[in-house]
Amino acid sequence: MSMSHACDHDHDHAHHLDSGRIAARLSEAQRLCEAQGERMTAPRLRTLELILGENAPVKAYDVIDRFHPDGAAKPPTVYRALAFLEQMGLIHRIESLNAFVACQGHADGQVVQPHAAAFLLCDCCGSSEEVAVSLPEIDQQAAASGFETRRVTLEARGLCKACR
Amino acid sequence: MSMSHACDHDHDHAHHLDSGRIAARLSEAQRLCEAQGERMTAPRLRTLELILGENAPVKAYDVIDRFHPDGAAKPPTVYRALAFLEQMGLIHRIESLNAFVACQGHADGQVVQPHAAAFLLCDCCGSSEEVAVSLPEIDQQAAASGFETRRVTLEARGLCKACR
DNA sequence: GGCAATGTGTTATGTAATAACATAATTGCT
DNA sequence: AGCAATTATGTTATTACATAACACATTGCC
Repeated sequence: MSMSHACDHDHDHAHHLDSGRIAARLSEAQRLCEAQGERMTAPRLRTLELILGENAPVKAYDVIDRFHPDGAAKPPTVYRALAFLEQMGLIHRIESLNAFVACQGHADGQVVQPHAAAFLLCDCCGSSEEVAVSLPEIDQQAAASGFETRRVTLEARGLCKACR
Repeated sequence: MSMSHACDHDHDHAHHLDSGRIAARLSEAQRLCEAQGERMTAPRLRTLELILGENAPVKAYDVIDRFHPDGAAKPPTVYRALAFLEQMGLIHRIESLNAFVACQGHADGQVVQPHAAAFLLCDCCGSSEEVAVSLPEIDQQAAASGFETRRVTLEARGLCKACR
């Protein structure tokens, strides 16, 4: 956690996942990688584990600091794992926070096509909610300009229900 | 300019503004600030000038390096000016590039309400096109979650017409 | 003039990310 | 199994991005 508090209420609503659910998500991720001929190695798994542990976006250096029980990892180890996990669609980078959050498309047995995800990011408690949206207006404007879209970043900053 | 070229064609289509147009935009910005009881000071004006000089997002340290004819500015000077200009709606921060681009709402006599701007960002030539969009789906999802949106970042990365 | 508010200059530091190169593990081939 | 090619990791160093803190200057207002 690392949020600047502009409020006095507690933030317990920003839950952690319990270890059982984390384990389930990790083995599901493992399976998904193998299905695509990619290797889910130890540092990748550890990085994903640390990100799944929060339901708020996690900073790269928080992962680095917590990576080993007895000391920090080297930055490239973690940045490489983050790049891999993002390519696999297991995590998303939150540009406006320089942080990473687990993709919710893989939670609770959901199966979601590769999607342009949008995020509702609470400035108070730091929580993140992923929502799937289509963007007809952007597609239309892009088409009108002859622009070929490869990927879209869509992040709404504000206050979540619990923090309003 | 600071774009990684994945192509061999030229990028002349990423025009610079001529000095006459820049001057017009600067005095328009000056007027706009005064109308709101804010001061358009020398470092703010210089920062805006350097950003208007490109039609692609400009890095903070590019502004810093070019600030004085004979040497760099100190980072806080420029970062403070950038924060001010963004608050005034004269520039936008592009999160996915860590860069800043002039707001097109003030170009060519346009008068635009404060808007959630979206950007079409070319990965090849670095050019930026600002488009105004409404986001009914996001508004809807936010409302459904009880989320109060304060501001939205919407950035499409891809290839512009000239670079496809 | 004198005070409060706002803006700037300056030093130092904090935070985020990658380059480059050496070593190790895995895969596929014969 | 032996070997080469590929992929991944370890490690050191450096680069890029951004702000804290405090001193000084300028402006607006009474």
